[in-house]
Amino acid sequence: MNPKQMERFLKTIGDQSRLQLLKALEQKPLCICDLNTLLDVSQPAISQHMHRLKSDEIVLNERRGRWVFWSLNDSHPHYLLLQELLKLLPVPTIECSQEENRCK
Amino acid sequence: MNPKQMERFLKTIGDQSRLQLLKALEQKPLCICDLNTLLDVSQPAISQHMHRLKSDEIVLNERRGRWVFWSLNDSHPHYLLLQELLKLLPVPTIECSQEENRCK
DNA sequence: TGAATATATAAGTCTTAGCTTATATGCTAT
DNA sequence: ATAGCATATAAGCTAAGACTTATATATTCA
Repeated sequence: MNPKQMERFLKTIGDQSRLQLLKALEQKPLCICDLNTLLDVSQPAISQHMHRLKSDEIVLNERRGRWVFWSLNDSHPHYLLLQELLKLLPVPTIECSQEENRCK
Repeated sequence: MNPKQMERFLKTIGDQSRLQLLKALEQKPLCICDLNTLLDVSQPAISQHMHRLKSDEIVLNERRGRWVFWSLNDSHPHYLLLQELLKLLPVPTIECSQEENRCK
């Protein structure tokens, strides 16, 4: 891994919004609308953050009907390192909507 | 540790220049003029990078005569984590000047 | 003291990143 | 098919960051 690649990885996870999103996904897969209750930013902002994380293969996504569920990619080469970092963060409060059994 | 603090830490180490500087210091303490041979940037740029690292207590510095020697702070709370990251980087070529036994 | 060397600081430029609002697309169910 | 909800994309704004050059400060030594 060269310095430029490591910079890219660290910049992707080195954002307080994305860190909180990742921490929330540590518990279970969530859709954008659930993640949206976590941070005080717009829906497009959440979507953009998740796509940034996906472009580095740190998260995976999967459409289920109207919703797209996002999860941590435990096959990422630095998944263990990421876990170490997330351990240091407080567990966020997710207002996970109950309707339609979205949060399986 | 809150998300903002972790963001700060990751942004401080999440720069390809600073990563290479840190990797060089893994070997031994070095002064700005030696570190300057490592990267293709100006002397003030190196100085600014080192002060950014120092402001987060990732490195220490110590003046010895005309030179200021910089070293990794192995007492930093995330020193182990940093070591894990640096392991992934290639060892850089440092043109360490021999004069005056600077590189002890 | 003053020249030479090492480092730090100041100020300005340019790019990137994280947001916003507006709008488009995708899916479901009536 | 169309309304409604979930998500994505586009475009633009603003601030932060990584550099530059110019200059100031610190230290040594003749």
